[in-house]
Amino acid sequence: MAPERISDAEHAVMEVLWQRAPLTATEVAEALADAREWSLQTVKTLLSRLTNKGAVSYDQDGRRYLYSPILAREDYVGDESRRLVDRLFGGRAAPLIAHLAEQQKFTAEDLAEIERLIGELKS
Amino acid sequence: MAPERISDAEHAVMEVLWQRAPLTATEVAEALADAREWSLQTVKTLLSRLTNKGAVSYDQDGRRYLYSPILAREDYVGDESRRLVDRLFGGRAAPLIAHLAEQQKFTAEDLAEIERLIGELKS
DNA sequence: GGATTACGACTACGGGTGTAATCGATTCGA
DNA sequence: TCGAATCGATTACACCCGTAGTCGTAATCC
Repeated sequence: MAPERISDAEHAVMEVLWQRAPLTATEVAEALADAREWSLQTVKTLLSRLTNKGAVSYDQDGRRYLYSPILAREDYVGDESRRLVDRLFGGRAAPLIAHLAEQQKFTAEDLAEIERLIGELKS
Repeated sequence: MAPERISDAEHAVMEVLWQRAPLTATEVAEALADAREWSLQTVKTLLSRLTNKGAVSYDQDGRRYLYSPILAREDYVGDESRRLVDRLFGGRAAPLIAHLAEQQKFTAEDLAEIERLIGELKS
């Protein structure tokens, strides 16, 4: 099966679960309250869709569910990053970095860290 | 106005126009024939939607339109890249690079190019 | 123990998207 | 000249997405 895509709103829910799990639907909604103005029902719908997509699972706790992520954040981030690099930069990462660089996205620490990374990769 | 998002399929059409423009709908469809199995009508629909979104314009040439991009590729690529960095890496690019480094091995040339870029930025 | 609350399941609904078919007008080919 | 091809415009339609409301049921409060 092609891995089902996770929408933007669903992703926000995943971020909560990646940070702390298992959680009830209500707890997820509370964690999101600052960032998004969603009703509890909306969060429950998103959790249900994520469950159908196989991205989260739940354990029953009495009458409630305790949700946990199945999809690992690294896998998700990796897939999304690769998608972007493939779509926009012909699969090569260097042009992406060049592009980010031009937009002055890098702080001095960023530059230092990237240099360190490059050094590691070369050895 | 919030800049209208461009969908995946629409983006494929934009890539054609960014490469060569102006083009008729038929020419765009021909250019896409290798990559996607779209009917001519599908391409025309996408061109029409892109026009409505303000991403492409056309000049009338007799009974046909000659389409050209309005949205610049750099702007699109910049927006999409920033979106990803914001959503997945808290707005910082270094972690993205670290991630790319871990999973899709950079070639020696990539490393050299990145190093060169970093050098430029530091000076 | 009856009313309220809280849960997950199901339903809803407008807008976007992928993927066209159809329509009305025009032009082109024979 | 008249049917065929072609153009953009309009319409279609199923599925996804954002954003809930409602329903049936089970627990809880008084």
